[in-house]
Amino acid sequence: MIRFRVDWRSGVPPYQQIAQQVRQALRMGVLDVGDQLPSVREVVAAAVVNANTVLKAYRDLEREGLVEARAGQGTFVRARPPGPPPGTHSRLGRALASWVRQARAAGLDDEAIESLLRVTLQAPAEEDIA
Amino acid sequence: MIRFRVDWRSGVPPYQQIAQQVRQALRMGVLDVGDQLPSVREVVAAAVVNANTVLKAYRDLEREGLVEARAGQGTFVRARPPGPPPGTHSRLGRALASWVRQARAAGLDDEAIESLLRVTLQAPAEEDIA
Amino acid sequence: MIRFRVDWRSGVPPYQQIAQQVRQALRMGVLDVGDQLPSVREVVAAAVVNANTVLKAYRDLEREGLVEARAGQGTFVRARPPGPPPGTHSRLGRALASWVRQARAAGLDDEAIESLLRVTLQAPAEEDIA
Amino acid sequence: MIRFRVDWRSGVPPYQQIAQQVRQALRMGVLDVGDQLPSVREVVAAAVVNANTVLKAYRDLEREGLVEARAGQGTFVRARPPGPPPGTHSRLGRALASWVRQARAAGLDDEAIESLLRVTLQAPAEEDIA
DNA sequence: GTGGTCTAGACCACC
DNA sequence: GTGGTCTAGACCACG
Repeated sequence: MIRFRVDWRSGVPPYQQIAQQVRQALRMGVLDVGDQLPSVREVVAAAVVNANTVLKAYRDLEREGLVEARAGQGTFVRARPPGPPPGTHSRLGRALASWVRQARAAGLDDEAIESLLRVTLQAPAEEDIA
Repeated sequence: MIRFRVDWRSGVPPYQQIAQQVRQALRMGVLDVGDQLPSVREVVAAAVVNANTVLKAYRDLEREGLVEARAGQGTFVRARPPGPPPGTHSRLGRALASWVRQARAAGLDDEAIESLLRVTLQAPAEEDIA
Repeated sequence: MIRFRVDWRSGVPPYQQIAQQVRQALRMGVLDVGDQLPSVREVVAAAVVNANTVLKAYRDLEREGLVEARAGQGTFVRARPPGPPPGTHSRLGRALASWVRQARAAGLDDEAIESLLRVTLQAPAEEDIA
Repeated sequence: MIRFRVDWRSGVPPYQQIAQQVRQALRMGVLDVGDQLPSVREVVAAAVVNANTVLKAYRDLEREGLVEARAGQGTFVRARPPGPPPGTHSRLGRALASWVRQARAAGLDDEAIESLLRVTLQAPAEEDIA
């Protein structure tokens, strides 16, 4: 069963973090169509978030068509988000894990690693800021 | 001169984004001790943020000891954050850029890529967050 | 419940005055670990300051590790500042109060008294300031 | 010759600190009627302040009638501020110095000592806040 | 011109 | 209700 993690220092709203983690689980194949999401109560017990926060995350996922709430039963996965199949993510994930090991060995902490990715992502595309 | 980018969709407070970008510039060697940061007013003109937002970012950096504001003169870099030297970051950055190219070619968008990194980073350490 | 006083003539920024008063209350034992600080809105109602001013004071205290803000609940004391226990401050406070009475009887106003302390404090250490 | 000290972390405007120190020197008898204040240039050389800052302090003292600027010659003490004679300040200063030694021996730093005085000063008079 | 502070008011996330 | 963030604009101290 998927377990959520909330990083309170990141500034990112917890409900977005939870929704994000569901999407990622779908992309990775950890969750698949038909699977049941943990109940709000379970999440509240496991993570340190409020019930409303979990509800908001699930409602967002429902609006995107990824999950479906069945009254009295729970919330279930309805579709996978667009994008490559889980196998692709796994393969790329292994390559990335290898790079992460090197970065950590060189002394980079998580913040530095995430910063480096952010810079790398926006490096080639020099237009969209809004 | 460093130029800031604010991603309004990310949910991360703009002042944290700005501070983060200064830290990263220091890690990458784009900024070094003694360098002057763009004045608050220059940042306001270039990016679409309010003066107080920039001030807040600079204040945070000052409390961390990374920069120093000299009244009437500007804000200057005082020290580099702990961690490996710029060269290390550059080398790792090139390897990461190569991986990012593969991921994009495989159909992953930026959100999927960032999610994958987040999962990878927290994979080995399975403790709590609180 | 602690009540804040802001001296607008002193030139000291109100947010620093508020933070100072919390620190002093901690040193004196008026506030202790676990206690709740007045909510930002309560302070705004009682004193004549703006919400952001209070927030700034609380933020500074939070960065020092003295207090902790819990979203939706309030701000709570997390630790006592380093230094002698409250009893020591009380004892010294009584001796100081006695001296203050003498000084006032001799015709010194508060400004003269504070000036005298400042001179006394920096008397033995005659180095620079920077 | 009087030497000025500016505490940049206190938040009190430097020009006020300088004026304050002149007033205190007058109360203590370190400066007396007819004495010459250090020239702006000398102060700028000795302390780390700007000439305009010193000028502003001297102008304030002139408005109060304490000093007098003589064109081409310098700034001279014109009168002593109201209050008890220097001898009284010296006597009280010695008693205060003794108390300060005790406070420091007990582990109080300067910030704690100043805070304690501020609390003591405003303790009996519970009215004037603005 | 520089940075810094304060006010006023709006909006958000969370409980 | 709580704290947190952002904006807008004014004012101050300093160089």
